[in-house]
Amino acid sequence: MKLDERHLIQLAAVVKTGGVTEGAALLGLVQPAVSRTLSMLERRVGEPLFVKGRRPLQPTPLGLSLAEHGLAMLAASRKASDLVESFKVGKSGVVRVGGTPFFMDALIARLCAEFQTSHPDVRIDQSYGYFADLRAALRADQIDLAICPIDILDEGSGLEFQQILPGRNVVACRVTHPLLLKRRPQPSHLLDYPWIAPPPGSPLLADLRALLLSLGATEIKIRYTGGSLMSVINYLKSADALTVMPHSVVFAQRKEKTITALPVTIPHPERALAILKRADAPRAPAVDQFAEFVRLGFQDLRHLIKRHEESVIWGL
Amino acid sequence: MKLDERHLIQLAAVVKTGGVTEGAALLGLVQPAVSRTLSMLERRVGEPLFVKGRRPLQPTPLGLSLAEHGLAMLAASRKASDLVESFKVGKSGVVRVGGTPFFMDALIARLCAEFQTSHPDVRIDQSYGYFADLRAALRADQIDLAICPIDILDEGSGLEFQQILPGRNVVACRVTHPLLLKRRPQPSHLLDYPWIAPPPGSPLLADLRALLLSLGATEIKIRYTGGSLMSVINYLKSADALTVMPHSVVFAQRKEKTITALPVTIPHPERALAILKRADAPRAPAVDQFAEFVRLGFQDLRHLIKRHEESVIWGL
DNA sequence: ATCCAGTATAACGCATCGTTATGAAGTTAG
DNA sequence: CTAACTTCATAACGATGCGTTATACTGGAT
Repeated sequence: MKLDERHLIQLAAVVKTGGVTEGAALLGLVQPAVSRTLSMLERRVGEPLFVKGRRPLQPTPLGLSLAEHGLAMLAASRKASDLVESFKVGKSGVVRVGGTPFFMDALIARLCAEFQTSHPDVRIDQSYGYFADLRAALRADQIDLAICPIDILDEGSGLEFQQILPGRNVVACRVTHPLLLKRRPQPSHLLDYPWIAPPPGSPLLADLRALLLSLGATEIKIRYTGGSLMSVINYLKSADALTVMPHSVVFAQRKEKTITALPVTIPHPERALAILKRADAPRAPAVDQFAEFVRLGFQDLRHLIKRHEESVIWGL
Repeated sequence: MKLDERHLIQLAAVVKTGGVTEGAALLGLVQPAVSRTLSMLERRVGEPLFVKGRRPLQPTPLGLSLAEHGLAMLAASRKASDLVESFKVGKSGVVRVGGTPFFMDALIARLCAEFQTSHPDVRIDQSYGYFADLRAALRADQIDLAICPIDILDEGSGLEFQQILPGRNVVACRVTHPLLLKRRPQPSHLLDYPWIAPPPGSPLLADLRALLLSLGATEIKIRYTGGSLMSVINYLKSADALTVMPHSVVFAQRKEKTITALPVTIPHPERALAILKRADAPRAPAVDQFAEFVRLGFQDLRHLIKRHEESVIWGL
């Protein structure tokens, strides 16, 4: 006995409202259509669904039971419609965002939480990676957005990107670090302290290498490595170690007053922190809304970060 | 955004099975039909439901969410179909059965339980009444079956009835009643004991009146009334009282060895215990199955009851 | 590079849907 | 008890969309 789902929904509407006319109105239909549907349904089922010659309409037990199932379908249909609506305006869906570990931990996680106060039904899947991985993941449609530093020269092939911050890296240390006491620290002093190596594969590590080698270090003295941002900060808090970090990460920690940056410039290619998307692929509206939210969030922070950089690094 | 429920079900089938062809097969359809449905759905929703250029087919988050709702509908549809099937063979539904109180309590309740060992999804709504009420209830479609004694002469108008037992009433008492010790009890002795009046409106009460008046009692000595069968039996157990009961009820209690019947014949019109149905109205299959179950149950009991009657009342 | 399985597209017949118009039945009020 | 009203059932019609077969296409495997 195969039953048309639409018929059951109409039955449910009629039983729920207690009348063919009202039931039809509930579904945006007209009475004769529903009336005919009920006749058909009754004929196909072969059993009466309503007791005849009674007004108001009274369903038989079978009619009532079938109507319950119809109601389940009606509810599911309504939910599906609502889902589509909210998806199309970016109020539901999934945002898969990948990015460089320190930056995600320090800045993006917080933004995710803020985003979801206005978009509670959007799920965010975060993952970590560096530019090459992220680009590949974007191309393979494993993530919707990447947030990472890119060399200004790189023109993404088929990738669209929006700059959100300058991508400057700095030398980070705890606020009580002895080097901060010197009026004019010599770059060579940097070699007197232990170093934390940023994650392998990161631009941070490359910059660290370049920096130390430029100072004449024949060999890099690494005392700690492998930890994510929280580990690195906790390590820094308890030792006079140094490491390389995006300036924005140091900025994000300013309120804690535990770490800061040395007034030292690391020579590295000009970079920008950017949001990368695939240019061609269609994106879920929630993805665009999230990207825009992030962009605006950093727009607000931009001058603060700029000021912080000037005061800390350049000592202005 | 109004979505066709059938489309969502097809989407669910495709996502569930992981392929258009298999999904179509699951629904008893053909691949191009489902393929077209998906295209339409995608166009109407305005968002991709599957990631393009991937095999095996991989749904987008939106597609997956919609498919879940479709799955709910598919499940409801399946359940509805099953419900109709089981209803049509009498394996589900509701049986509303009314009957005379003592007979229902003593014999029918047990049969209801037995019936449901083979028909667990059939609900039984029991109610009490006497012939006139029951007939009215049948006509008003408030009950599906009535089980009660009817005068053999009464030809039900528009009612179909099947006799299941002879409807003889007897004088009941406890097994230790003194009258049982007399070899040949005089009818007048009946007036020496207190009586329990059966429920008002019952044939039992009418028979009691007729019996006592025929014995010359100017006034009937009632000491207890108003109780249902369980009360009456418990009263009888504790006193040398007498009352009128259907013989079949006494029979049903034989195993308890607490009450029995006096070898006294009550003069009353010939009656039969019968199952009454409306002849015209369509009945749920479960109703017919239950009626048949009751009929067969009493067919098995008939000769036992007959033997019991002969031995107890006639002392054969 | 070729084959194969699975998917999209096309064209057609038909069931059924939704519509308006109208008749029938049940309910309520006087 | 009749009259008026409401509600449901039926009829006819145009149109949408379904399911079907046939066929072209695309991604993945050998």
